Amino acid sequence: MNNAEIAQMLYEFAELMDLKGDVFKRNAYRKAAQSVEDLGRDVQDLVAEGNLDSIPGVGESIAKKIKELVGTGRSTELEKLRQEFPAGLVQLMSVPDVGPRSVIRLRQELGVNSLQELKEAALSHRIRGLKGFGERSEENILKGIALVEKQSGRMPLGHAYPIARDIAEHLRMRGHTHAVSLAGSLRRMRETVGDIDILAGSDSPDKVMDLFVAHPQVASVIARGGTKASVRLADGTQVDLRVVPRESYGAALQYFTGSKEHNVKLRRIAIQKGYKLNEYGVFRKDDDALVAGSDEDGIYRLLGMDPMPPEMREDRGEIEAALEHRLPNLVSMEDIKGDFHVHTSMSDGRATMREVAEEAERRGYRYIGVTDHSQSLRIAGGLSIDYLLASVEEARQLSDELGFPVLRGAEVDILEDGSLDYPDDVLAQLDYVIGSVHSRFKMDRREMTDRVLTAMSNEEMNILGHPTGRLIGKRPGYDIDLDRVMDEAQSKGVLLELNGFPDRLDLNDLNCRRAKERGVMMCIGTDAHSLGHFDNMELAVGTARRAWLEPGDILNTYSIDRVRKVFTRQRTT
DNA sequence: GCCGTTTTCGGCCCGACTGTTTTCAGTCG
Repeated sequence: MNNAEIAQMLYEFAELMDLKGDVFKRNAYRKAAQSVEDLGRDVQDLVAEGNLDSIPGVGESIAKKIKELVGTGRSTELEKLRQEFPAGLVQLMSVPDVGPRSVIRLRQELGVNSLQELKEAALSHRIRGLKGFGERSEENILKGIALVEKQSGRMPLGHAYPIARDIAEHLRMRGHTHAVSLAGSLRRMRETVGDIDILAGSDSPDKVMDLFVAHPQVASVIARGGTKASVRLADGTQVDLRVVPRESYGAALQYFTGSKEHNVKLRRIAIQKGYKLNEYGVFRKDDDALVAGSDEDGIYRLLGMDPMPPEMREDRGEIEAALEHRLPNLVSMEDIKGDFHVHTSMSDGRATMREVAEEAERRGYRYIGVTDHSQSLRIAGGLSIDYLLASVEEARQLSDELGFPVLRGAEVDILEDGSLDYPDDVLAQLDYVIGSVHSRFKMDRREMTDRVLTAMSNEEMNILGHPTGRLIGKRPGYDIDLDRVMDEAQSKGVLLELNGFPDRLDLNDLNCRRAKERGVMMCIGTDAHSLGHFDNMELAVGTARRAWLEPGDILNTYSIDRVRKVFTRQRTT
């Protein structure tokens, strides 16, 4: 059992404590889970050393549970709690505006134990009769359920990606394969994925299948045949593996990557050109001879197209562009020189400014921007003016000492009236300013748009952070006129953020593409709250690629000198 | 359940907002 799995169990404990009505225990379990996640070492080793209490937030009781988990892979205590609170009850808390207290009352007074039962209770107007609930609450609950249902079955890319990579690596390392790749919507970097698809090329498929089902995270085998197997992981994720021989690897990869719409169009083109395309290769119509199939690029070339990155394959014009040899040169991880949205331990991040800077350097960046929360966001440790200004000096000294530019920015709240959460003369002392909305999400469209436009008219604001505020599967974005925001961004030279936090990916692919078409410059921020979150950059770059963004469209590809010039120019025009 | 310049019990980042009330509980970040 690895750290991530142990952390997952501790998070589940935390949710169950919520249902028990004990927020302190919830917090204790959450803190322990976070510590385990962040731990630079293997928890199993600490168990062996008898050193579990060196983990912050882990005391006697949690240590005991971790030992049991590591030793047996199970927790009797957790299983008891699961009996008491069925999974459906935990899911109820994922409905916006429904928290633990409501869940407990809905269960006690209406016998609601699942999403379906909650829906029925709302539709039959049984909720509005409860003390403290009314007509409005009932409507909000129904809206919330619709959102949860829409997302059900699909998980955020950021959740699936590390799991998928781990399994692919597991297959790769043991031999028996000559190639392993992620496929499906995961390979296309869609913001949510329904399941994980993995393709392996091998001449001994049986051995690969054995390896696959033996992966430590596999909880049950759903199906297993000669070339395809499906399993369910402990967390409920379904993973499909397909194994094909070398000569059809490219065709299989193309086919299993999709999208469906892209493939349909591609097959139609193949027919026009006198071929047949399927997952085994491209075949000549006349004599059924295999003419392409071992490598993916060869399939596109044979059909008269430039090979295209998986992220583009949504039938959004990429086939036409490939036929006319005018595919964009998409931004890639190698182009990224820095990150502009990172929280430090001064506010609600977990790493210090120094640790952040060192991590950035280690990852091959050329600079880093740190952006803590502003004073109004007290719960997230928003910085007072004094602290903020002191940290400006700290960033300067750190830059000198490391010989690595650390930009001092801030993620400043856009207040209800559109003003920014620090006075202009304070903002002017920062290297740059991200303005973000963190409150009053339910304003109507005109109010919210005016609020954001007012903020953007402040010359100190360089970047609009997570412009729609949506949380994938949890909360829709606030109601805002993005066309007007983009026009304003273009004319004022304000950058729009592509926030790479797994739940956010905001702006999303389609809106990023709209922004590019309108001549708006984008800026990627991972919104990292710990060093591990630097990995979010891959999700953001994947989203940028889905939006057809090129290096020139993204500030993070610029040198530090050009970045500084952009920020300075914005503030003097 | 954890933790200790408030130290072995009694706190645990807390303020704004919403929808329900007529003074507040629950949710969110």
